[in-house]
This record gives sequence, C-alpha cells and structure tokens, in this order.
Amino acid sequence: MKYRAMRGTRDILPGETRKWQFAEGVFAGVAKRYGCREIRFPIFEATDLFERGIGEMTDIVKKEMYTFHDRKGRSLTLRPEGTASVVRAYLEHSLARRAGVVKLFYMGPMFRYDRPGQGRYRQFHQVGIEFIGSPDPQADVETLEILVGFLKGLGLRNLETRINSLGCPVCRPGYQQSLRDALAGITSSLCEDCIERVERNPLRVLDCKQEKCRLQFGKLPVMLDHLCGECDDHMKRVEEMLGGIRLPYRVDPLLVRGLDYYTRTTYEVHHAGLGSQSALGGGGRYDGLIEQMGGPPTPAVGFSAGLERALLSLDEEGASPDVAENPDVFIAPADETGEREIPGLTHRLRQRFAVERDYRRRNLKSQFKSAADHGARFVIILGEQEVAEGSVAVKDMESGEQAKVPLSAIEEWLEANLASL
RNA sequence: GUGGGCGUAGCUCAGCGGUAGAGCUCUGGACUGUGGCUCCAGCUGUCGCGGGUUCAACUCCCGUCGUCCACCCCA
Repeated sequence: MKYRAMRGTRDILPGETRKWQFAEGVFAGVAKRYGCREIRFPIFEATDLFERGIGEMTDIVKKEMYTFHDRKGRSLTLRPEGTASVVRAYLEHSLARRAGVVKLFYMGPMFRYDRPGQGRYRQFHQVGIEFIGSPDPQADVETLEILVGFLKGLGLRNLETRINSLGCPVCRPGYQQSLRDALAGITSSLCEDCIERVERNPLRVLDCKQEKCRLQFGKLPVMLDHLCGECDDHMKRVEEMLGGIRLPYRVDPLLVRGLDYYTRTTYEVHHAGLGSQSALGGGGRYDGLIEQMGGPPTPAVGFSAGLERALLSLDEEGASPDVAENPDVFIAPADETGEREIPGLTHRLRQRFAVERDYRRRNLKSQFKSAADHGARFVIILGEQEVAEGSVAVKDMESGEQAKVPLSAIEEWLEANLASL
C-alpha cells in the first residue's frame, strides 16, 4: 500500500461515524438547552493570532503548532484550539451585546504537532463553549454544567471534576512572588523542567507530574490562600452553586492549566478509566484575553473537550450506545422475472424506507444470508409466481414468519409492522 | 522531544536461517424459492519499506516509516 494516513491522523470509518454523530448531537443538544448558538470558524488563522492568544511560552505555541507559509509568504497556522479564533470572530463581527452574554459553542478538528498516543492525535476533535461578557460566577458554573452534562449525556459514569482558582492580576503577582521565594529554597530537589519554570512561570511548577517534584508541593503556598477579596468571594460562590446543583467536585490547589490566559476559576473533568491521558475536558475563566487581543476589557469563561477521549472512555466503560444502522427491508428476486421488477420496486420503497438489495444476481439462499448480515428486519421475495398474482412474499427475519402482501399495499404493511417494534 | 514493545492473509495471531501457516471472515456446495447451527471444498500474502550478512533471510544486523506503552504535555 503506497499511501497511508499521515502520522497522528486517522480515518473515521463507517462503522464508527454513527458514534461521532451521536456524540456531536449530545453536545449540541446540551449546549442549545443552555442557550448557546453554534459558531464555525476557519481551520487556519494568522500564526500571530495564536501566538498572542494562547501565550508565547506555552507548549502549544513553542513546539506544537502546524505552521506554514502560503503563496504570498504569510505565516498561517492550523488551529490548535478554538478560543483564540472565537474571540477573533467575536471582535471582528462585533458580536457583543449591550447587556448580557454571548453564548457560543463549536465543534471540529484541531491540530497539534504532538507525539501521537492513545487518545492523542495530531488532528483531533474538540467541542467547546465560550460565554463572553459576564463576570458572574454563575457563568463559570453553567459552562461546567454543560461540560459535565455533555459527558454524562454520552453515558459516562466515572467522572471526576476538579476546580481551582488562579486569582487575578490583583492577587496573583503577590502569590507568584511568595511561591517563587518558597521554590527558591528547594530548587535543587526539583526536576530540570521545574527549575526553568521557577523563573518563567512559577505557577506551572505545580502542574509537574514528576514524583520528586510532587513530594515537595505539600509545603508550598497555594493560590487559594492568597486570593484577594473579590477572587475569594468568586470562588466561594462557585462552590456554593456547585453544591446547590449537587455537582460533585474536588478542589485541587495544584490544578494549573497550560494556557496563559486563565484567571480565577479553572476546572478539568477527568475519567478514571484512562491512563495518563485522563483529561476529557477543561476550561475556566479568561477575563484578560479579549483586552489582550485588542478588544475592550471583557470577562469570559469557557471550556473545550476532546471527542476522541470521550469516545475512548465510553468504550472503556462498555457504555457505547447501540448505533446499528440496519435496513428496514431487503429485496430479493427469486428469478429472472423478479429481477426485472427490482429497480422499480426498490425505487418505490426507498421513498419511505431504508432498502437494501444484492447487486450480483445470486441465489436466494445467499441473498438471505446477506439480508441477515445487514440486519434487515424484513425480506421481500419477488419471483415469477408473485409477479403473476400481483403480490410479494414478506418474511419477518426475527420471527421467521412469512406473509403474502398485495403489491399495492406493501408500504402500508411495512409501515404497520415496522411501527409495532 | 526521551526510553521501551510490536509490524506476517480483510481481522486476531502462530512460525523463526532451508518450499509461508491456523482460526475467524469471505465464496461455492450438502439444502436447485428462504438467514442464524453443522459438515465439505475453495480464494486471499511484495512476511511494513530500504540496505547489509549468508549458498540461502519472514527469521540475524543496520536504517527508516508506522503503531502501542511510559515520560513530557495536553484534549
């Protein structure tokens, strides 16, 4: 075989696409019940948009972007996430409403030049939500509700929600300094990556998964203890509301998300069945981003979730929905006379039913086998005898019973018998 | 990006210096107008790709690509 799908990309084959349609349908359904409207934006944007929007020192921008030059020499990048593009579109088309929030959802492929592994692809698919324009903690909670509602709607059970607060420009600098001070004392016992992080972005040290680093974290100051009055109040209200809607969660002071633009509330939802790639989705508040991207100061909150991992988790739990797409009827000619009637009858029945047939003029036995493989509910047998008396024989593949039905009444017969399921 | 495992039929895999195999699937038949069970017969391969060692390589060596696992990071 000469051609193969590129590393980190894959085909979603017909046997799988129904699951994807199901997942996207569940997401769109939940999002719409929360008043979100769909937005679709380009697959590629100016490289600069992502560099500014995501953050120069994030891993995504530093080493994971699919960047290329077009014929005019412009630097373009395949979108590695959705938020930057949504904000760009929001500003470009002045979507802001005088009062209230703009609530958007999106779904589609994203691209990151990562090393592929289970649940991680270079072209992967995300669904996401952005609430733009509200500083209210209720917005934070509603987005999290959508995320959890989506995953539960898929049928997932072993979910764990973690939340944290990253503070704001008022309280974070002070905390970062005290964190840096505390880290200075233990630098020698940290991993190489963390030593570098101490200077650049001390918060990210907390995100380290190395055992030797994690052991030290108990003694470090946490953001939650250094929140300013407003941030502290914000966090408390988020927790109150989560309690009010009985959404179980765990406060994780070490939860620091990878993107630079987050402020205050941050959250992730994990699945117990997945190994190292257990994060199904995550998000949080990004009150500074829109201003940073050239817009007016505008609070916002949102999340994104990975479809590959959600579907992987479903398989893990054995909870994948039954999404068979079986034909209602299989039409089998018994002889040459029947063969001649096939095009007309299938065309007629296909105006109302899913009809399958064989294209190889095989014997009846083989056609029945084929009908069973397709999972057809009924088989219509048509031969010289039936044509002569203007009827067809219809066999119910489940009960094995067979009936003779007038050709003129076949639609009504099928309608009645399919409905009786 | 780092370390390790694995690439043999459509699928799951065995083989291991000397003529490429099994099960499932598929096709046909037993059952000449009726599926699922059973039995019989048959089809299918550049042994991932490229070099090297050898009289001889699916087998050993090197490289490469792909894939999986762990780490990094994330979705």
